[in-house]
Parts: sequence; C-alpha cells; structure tokens
Amino acid sequence: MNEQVSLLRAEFPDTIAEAPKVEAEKKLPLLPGAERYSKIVTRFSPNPDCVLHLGSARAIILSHDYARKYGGKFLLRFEDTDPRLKKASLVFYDLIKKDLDWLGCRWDEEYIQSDRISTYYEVVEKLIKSNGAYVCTCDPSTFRGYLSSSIPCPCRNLAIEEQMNRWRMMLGEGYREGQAIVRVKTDLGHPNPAVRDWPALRIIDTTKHPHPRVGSKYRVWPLYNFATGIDDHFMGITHIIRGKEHITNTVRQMYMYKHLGWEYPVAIHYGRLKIEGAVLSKSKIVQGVRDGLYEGFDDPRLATFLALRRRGVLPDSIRKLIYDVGIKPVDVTISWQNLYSYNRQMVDKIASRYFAIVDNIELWIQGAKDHMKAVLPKHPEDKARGNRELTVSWIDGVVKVLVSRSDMKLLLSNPIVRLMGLMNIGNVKPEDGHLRAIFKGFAVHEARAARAPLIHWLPVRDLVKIFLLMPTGERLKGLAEKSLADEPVDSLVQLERIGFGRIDGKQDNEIVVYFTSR
RNA sequence: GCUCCGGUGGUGUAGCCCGGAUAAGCAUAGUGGCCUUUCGAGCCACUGAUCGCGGGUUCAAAUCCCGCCCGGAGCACCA
Repeated sequence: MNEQVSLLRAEFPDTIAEAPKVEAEKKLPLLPGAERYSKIVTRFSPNPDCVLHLGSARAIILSHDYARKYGGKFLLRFEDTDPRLKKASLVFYDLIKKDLDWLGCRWDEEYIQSDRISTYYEVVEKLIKSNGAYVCTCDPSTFRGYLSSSIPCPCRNLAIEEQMNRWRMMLGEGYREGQAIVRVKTDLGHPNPAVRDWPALRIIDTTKHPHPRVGSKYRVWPLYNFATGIDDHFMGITHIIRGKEHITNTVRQMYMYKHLGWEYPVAIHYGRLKIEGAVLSKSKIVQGVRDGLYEGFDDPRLATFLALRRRGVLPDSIRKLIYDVGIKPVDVTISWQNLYSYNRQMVDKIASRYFAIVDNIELWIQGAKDHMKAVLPKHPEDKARGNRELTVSWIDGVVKVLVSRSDMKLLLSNPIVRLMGLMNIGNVKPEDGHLRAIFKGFAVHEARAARAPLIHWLPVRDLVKIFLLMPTGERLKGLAEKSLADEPVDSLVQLERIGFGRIDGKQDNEIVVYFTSR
C-alpha cells in the first residue's frame, strides 16, 4: 500500500491529498441534524454567470467537506434558469468546475437545470392538480395590491380545469412574456408578504433572449425557489448550506414541500463573507473584465479563485480560513492578513529562497578580495534542496554589488552591516550615484556580536530581470539572482526580505512573478 | 415601513441552548526577547474586550428576562 502511494505520488503528485487538510478537518463542527440521515447529501449550486470567488467559498468548502466527513455525496448543480437577467455564459460552466477542482472539492454528480425543464413541468402540473398552485394573469402591480392586503387575486380560486387550461396556454403561445405566471399557494395571511403566493414559473421570450445552452427550446422557465426546491428533493439533498439571503426562500419552499408531501432538508444559512477592499460582486467583476478595468478574471486585484491561485494562495489556506470563520449567520469581513498568515504557514515550507531587488543602488566595497563566492541554501530547513551560488569579482579594484535602495537608511546608520552569505561591511557613505563601503570581515559571529542588520544583495552580473505584479495591480521591474530562472513556472518562491510569490511565466529573458504576501 | 437575524479585544472566532471553577480561551495583527546568515518559520513574554447600552431575576450573568441603540438580510415575473 505504502509502495503504491509513493509510486502514485512520484508519478502524479497532484492526485494525493496532503496532510494539512486533515488537520483542518478536525475543526469542522458537527453538522446539525446529521444523525437523522443515513447518508449525507449536499450540493453547491452556482449560477454560471461568473467565475467563483471568495464569497462562494463558504458554500463550496462547507458543503463538500461535510459530505466527505460524513461519507456522503456532494453534488454540483448549475442553476441557469434565467436566460434574461442573470444570463449564464458557456465559459463559466467550465471555469466553475476548474475552480472546484482547484479547491479540492470534487463533486460526485453533476446536474444542469436547463436540462431538467421537463421535470419542472411535470411537478407544476401535479401541483396545480393538487390545488397547490395556480396560473395568475394579474398585472404585477394589481397583484401586489391584493397581496399586501392578504386578499386572494381573482385567479387564485378558479377551477383546477381552468388552471390546467391556462397552464397549457402558457406552454403554447397563448400568453406573451409577462402575461401569465404560475404561483405557489401559501398562507395569504403570512406575516411576511414576501412569502405569500410566490412566483414559480414565468414566460420568457427566448427568441429575444435565447438560453446559452438550450436556445429557444423553452419559453416557460422556473424561478429559483421552484427549480431549487424540486431539485433538492429529487436529488435527495439532506443539507442545504447557503447564504442568509435565502432564509425567506426556505420559508417559501416549505409551502411547496407541504403541498407535495415532501420533507424539507436541513437548511443552514451563513452570512456574507467579505474580504477587506475586494470587489465581490459578480456583476461588477464581469463588467470590470469586459470594460478592461481588470486584465481578466485572474487579475491580482480580484478575489476570484483564479486570481488567488495565480497569486500563489493555496486552496488549503482558503479552507482553513473558512473553518476559522465557521457557519454563523453574521456577515464577516476578513482581513487579508488572516488569509496570508494561513498561506505563509504552508508556503514557507515549500518555497525556495532567492535574492531579488526592485529598486537597486550600487555599493562599492573597498578592501574586499577578488573572486568571492556566496553559497546560500535554497531553503534554510531543507538543505537537501541544494544551494545557490553568487559570485562577485573586482571591478576597477573594488567589489561592486547591488543593494536595495530601501536599505539605504539602514546601511548609513549602522557601523556594521552584513551582506548575507558574503561579508560584513561598514563605513557606508553615499557617493555620486552609488554607495561606498569598507570590508569588515567574513565572520558571521562578528556581525551578530555587533548586532549588525542582515541584508540581501545581488552581484552586478549574472542576473535575471523580474517583473513583479503586486496585489494592487502595480507592476514593478526588478532584478534577481540568475538561479531564479531555474524555478519552473507555477512554483512558489520567497524573495528574501520582500515576500512570497509565484512564478507566473518567463518571457523575453524576464521572469514574471505574482506577489503573494510578505 | 414591514418580516427575520445578529451584536465578545484592530480583525475573525470559542464560550452562551444546560447561568458559577482564571472577571473571558484561541487565531491573526502589534510590541519586546530568544533563536537564526530573511522583516520568514519556531519558541517565550507583553499589549489589547468589564463580553452593544440600560434595567431586572439570582448568593452568582457574556450566558436567563425586558427595554433601547446599532448592524445585517429579505420584501423581484433574480439566483
């Protein structure tokens, strides 16, 4: 068995889930009402009108992980029943699945509501025949009038045959868009007017607004509560984990369940998850991308999963964050620091170290010998990873290195400063366009004894250009040691004293690094 | 306005349902120290909430009750 695992790991490193997840899973609180079911079934049901972002993380991770924890099933269901206002786009069906894969939330079954229209038609007929629904032809504003005074509209109590007749007219060409709607009967005296006789199916002119998948095949489309309620029942969902904006929807749907003699699943509602400063509105994201305000759905300024992945955030960091936040109905505004902290704990172990400088200044060192070599480990705790070597030589009788301009103050105010892995220097003075310093020995312990700051540096030769993309969208040009070029695309690295990043690509002798965090 | 829900240190969370054990645990951020050829990780210490406000019940309340204030969600032929 172990042999097989190690073989698998060697061949397909991505197929094996790693340990941190197990540790995090311990913190998942018990699922309410789990004992009532022999098998837990959860679902994630996005509208494919945008890519997924951090705001969906609670629904996805909790639904998936609870299903796994209890040995149940996790379903993916695309809710694309609005060809007009919240119209789906074909690309998003695919991108959403990629997001889920990346998050490690593999689904057991997949459904698309636009494939299930006939099911909804069957149920609505059953519902009409059992006097649980009716076809309303009232003008919306007149209907609202009846509703607010708890008066049944003239359509509500028509005979069932007449209702069926109207329903067939809806399906045919008997009514135009907006002229008829199916409503589910509830309690007209319900304290919340929003619950009273809610709309279940409406007509959409799909010749004008074709559905991206099924075109103009259907003109009667179910609304959210109807489609979701039916699917949750037929798919055997035991636990619905969704945002608290759906609380009244739960109340609405329970009326339908009662009409049909179904048992409503356990519904858990969580609050909105925001992250400071980030735009988490799907319409704004889509609009921003379309207008060119963002580079794409993976623009580092966005909190989409695509962007987080590109920036080097690991899915398990998001998972840990979600576990930490829990399932309360209150809205939470997470700080990026929190995410970064979880991420660092994992990335620190895997990221190799390199020197890089964004804004450099030359430092000329007198008294140092020619041909020096600094040997630094790629990872301080994992020596097996090997070393990187930086060499410096005399140029016009001095050793020239590059240091970060941001270290200037530190260089000028300390009697001794250590260039990591190379030597100690002192007497730093600014000169026209560069800094000048004097060699002060090699010994680390001397630097430590003098409480000398340690700074990173670069040789003036053997460098690669880097292009650093910051989370703010800012683009910084810089230089890094040559060995950074050996890092494969997609690997996570630490640019020492700058922060963590992900190698995004290499082009024109330049390495593109997406900055993750300090 | 109506119908719901919630308010614990900068941020997030535990505890409250079944009131008492340290007048509040943890994480993160902040500060200091140790360690260390990174401003990372690790270790240690410190800072920081009288638990939204006021009243009540009780020997005892963050935990129960009432009022108030504040915040959020819903009130679409959207999901």
